[in-house]
Amino acid sequence: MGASDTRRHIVEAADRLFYENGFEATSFADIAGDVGLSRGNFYYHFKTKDEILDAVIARRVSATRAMLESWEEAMPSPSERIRSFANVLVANRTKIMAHGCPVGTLCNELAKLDHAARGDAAFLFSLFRDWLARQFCALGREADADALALHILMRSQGVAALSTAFRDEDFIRREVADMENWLQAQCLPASPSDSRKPA
Amino acid sequence: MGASDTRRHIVEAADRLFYENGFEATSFADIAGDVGLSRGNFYYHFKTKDEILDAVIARRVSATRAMLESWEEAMPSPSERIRSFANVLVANRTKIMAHGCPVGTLCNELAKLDHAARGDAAFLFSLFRDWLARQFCALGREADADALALHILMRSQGVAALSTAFRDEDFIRREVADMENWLQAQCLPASPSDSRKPA
DNA sequence: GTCTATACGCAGATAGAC
DNA sequence: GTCTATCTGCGTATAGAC
Repeated sequence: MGASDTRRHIVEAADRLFYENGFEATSFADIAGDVGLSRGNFYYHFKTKDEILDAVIARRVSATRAMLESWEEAMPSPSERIRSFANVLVANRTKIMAHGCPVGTLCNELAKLDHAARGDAAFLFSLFRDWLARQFCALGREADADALALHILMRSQGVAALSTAFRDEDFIRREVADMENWLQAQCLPASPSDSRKPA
Repeated sequence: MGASDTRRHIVEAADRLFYENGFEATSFADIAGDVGLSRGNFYYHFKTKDEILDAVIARRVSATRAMLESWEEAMPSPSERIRSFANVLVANRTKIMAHGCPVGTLCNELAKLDHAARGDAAFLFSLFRDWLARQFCALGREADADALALHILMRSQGVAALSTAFRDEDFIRREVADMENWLQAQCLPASPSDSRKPA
């Protein structure tokens, strides 16, 4: 097994442990133990904990881009693609109820630590935001595409946060269904008194 | 200054530091230094870090109850009270953009740490949930009061989470305005095709 | 590239003087 | 009630043998 394989294993383990237990609570020993490496050898691959964090974020950026692209390829309809986004909450409900949203919780933790990588983590949100905005543009909502994207992204974060607190699967399904209803209303021609879209 | 004053100062400092920097990232030395105590004396008041956490959560429970009661006393209209809840996001926008929602971020951190006080922190959410549900009951929505309460609580969490990532004040104001519009729609008699409320 | 051994600081926690 | 001194363990990080 070459060095690049070992490095990849380290980043995969760190990614999972940062998500499940948090960045700060995860030690070098935890990651090394998970991969089956000695702590000493660990430093051959990564000099500091921040370097691992950067690698984990880069990995998540790649994975997110790949996921968003696969949805675009698999589905011709923008509203269907946005529904895929919302339904990630249902698909990943067990992990979300246990550890929250990987992006949101990392951003929160790095904000509190006032960590240099705070902006890099927030960039993960931008990937979703821009992708969602493009889907709303394709639905003919060029004027408020970004606001609509932020709105549904906000909802997914809210659902994830409360899921972790109450661990209520029904709540997730109900709110995702409500997001789908909201989405459908966005596809209809807006009436002047409609309060369903964000201003 | 008596022991109970010192204890109160410790809990106040810990409350602020847990919020701003996180529970795990805050050390005994940080709290002691903030209060102006030696670490040794600190242990006269609290034996373990978990004891301080319990005291901080108890303090937050009291403060939350007092705030919710003051809203009920100050405002006769339930919808006005719920608007007060939503507008906390605007009033506290600076702190929220820096450190997130005190309740949501604590619940997330304790969930990742698999901490014993996880449920106690989630109880803070229950205070808001039950209070909001009572307001919706007063608005004549007995049948789905709890779902409506969870829905607006979910929105406030989503806004807080994205605020911390993007630090966008306009986003907060826009989403709070949208919450107020949604709330107003809840007060009207529901039409059969209305998709604005959670199912 | 992987290991063992180790440095160093800070964390939580305790003992005992005043 | 407050202090200083100290213990123990674990955190990140390094040096150097194999």
